[in-house]
Amino acid sequence: MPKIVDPVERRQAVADAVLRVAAREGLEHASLRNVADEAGLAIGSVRHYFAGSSELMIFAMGELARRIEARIHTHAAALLDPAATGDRRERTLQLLAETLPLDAERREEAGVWLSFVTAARTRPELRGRLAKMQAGLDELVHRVLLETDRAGALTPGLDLTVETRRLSALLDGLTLQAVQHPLLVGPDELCAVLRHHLDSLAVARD
Amino acid sequence: MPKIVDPVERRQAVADAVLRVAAREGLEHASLRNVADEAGLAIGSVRHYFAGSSELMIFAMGELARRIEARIHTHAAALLDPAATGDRRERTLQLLAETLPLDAERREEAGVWLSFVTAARTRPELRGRLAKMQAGLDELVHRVLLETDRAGALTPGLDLTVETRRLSALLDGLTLQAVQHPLLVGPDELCAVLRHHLDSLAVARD
DNA sequence: GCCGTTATAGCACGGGCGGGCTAAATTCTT
DNA sequence: AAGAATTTAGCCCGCCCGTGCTATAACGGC
Repeated sequence: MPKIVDPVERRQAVADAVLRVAAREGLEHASLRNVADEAGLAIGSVRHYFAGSSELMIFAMGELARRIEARIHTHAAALLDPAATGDRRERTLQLLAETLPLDAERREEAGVWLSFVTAARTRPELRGRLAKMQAGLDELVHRVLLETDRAGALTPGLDLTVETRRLSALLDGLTLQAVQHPLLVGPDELCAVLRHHLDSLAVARD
Repeated sequence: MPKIVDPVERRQAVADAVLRVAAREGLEHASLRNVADEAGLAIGSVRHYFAGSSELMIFAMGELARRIEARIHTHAAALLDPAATGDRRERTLQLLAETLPLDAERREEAGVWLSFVTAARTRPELRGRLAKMQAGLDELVHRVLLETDRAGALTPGLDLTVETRRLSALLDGLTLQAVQHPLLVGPDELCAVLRHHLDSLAVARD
């Protein structure tokens, strides 16, 4: 048998190269040639693991989504599930803040993700993963609100469907603005707006 | 002297073709050739009015921005300036709702605009117009909140800086989600979320 | 040591791209 | 009628693209 290479690992390495090129030069420059160069491979090698550029893009998008979801769900598990220590309000804030681009690395990730979102508008093959991502985020937000409500920390009588959409859209919008104008909309302001929004949903605690 | 052609009009017609191609096939397909075809011109003609593709893109982006701003400011003048008729709350809602993609046409516009936003991440020459657009929207939101406050219709003690960012981000996020999932996030839900947000800022009335 | 399998490498083709450049058509002024 | 200015048209070059395809290299089982 041949050279020992873990094909899964290789595919991830190539997808990584896609994301690096997309972050640095834009998704439109993530061609097979550029990606192969970035990964230190020949173009033929890349094509050995991916049938074509379309499959590569779908996979790379999936990898990015997986990475983002993994980071969030790690915090979700740590902060949401156990009857953990610390202020519930503070924990909720930290969990949702994890979806925001609070540092340069996550801002880059968000920028590349936005590229995929934009590309999906005219490339149906990307829409599946996109919908899954958005559904996951919506569900997370919904669960957070539900939990908060169950703990009696939410203003009574709120329509959770509307509140979920509102909070989810707020997170998306903050992310979009932070990607567009990192200097104008910095981490502090992102957190302040999110904190203020959560406060506005909470029952008064004096 | 030569054939009589209004160069301003021509440039707008070509920019229009750019926007149509971008809406239909994505900004990456808005090449000089495709745009010339779409406009019913030869490639040489297009290049007579624009020095290169970069200039064309900047101009097209500017045209789109101008169009969006014009629509909003028309409503802004009609709904904000005069001590007009009708419920103040309702007028405010309608003004801000004008920034949302409530129908297919505006959804397309927003999608193309999102393409430019994404492109600007790796093309500095587009950032100028982008920043201007965002600043204009922020200022509009700020002014609306100021006016509402001046009329005494706002919960006292609000931090208008934070509220401006929050509302502006909410509008951006709603737009983004409506572009991504037009079926899931329809016009009714957009309006409902916006109305609810404005209500949450208002003093109780009854 | 040999072979089959798999990884790596990359040539070659057709096509789209931006842009330098030339040439023709058009139309107002003289 | 002649000529100058402007618009329209598009050839041609070099570059990058994806992909079909072939050739070589690496390595484990026999």
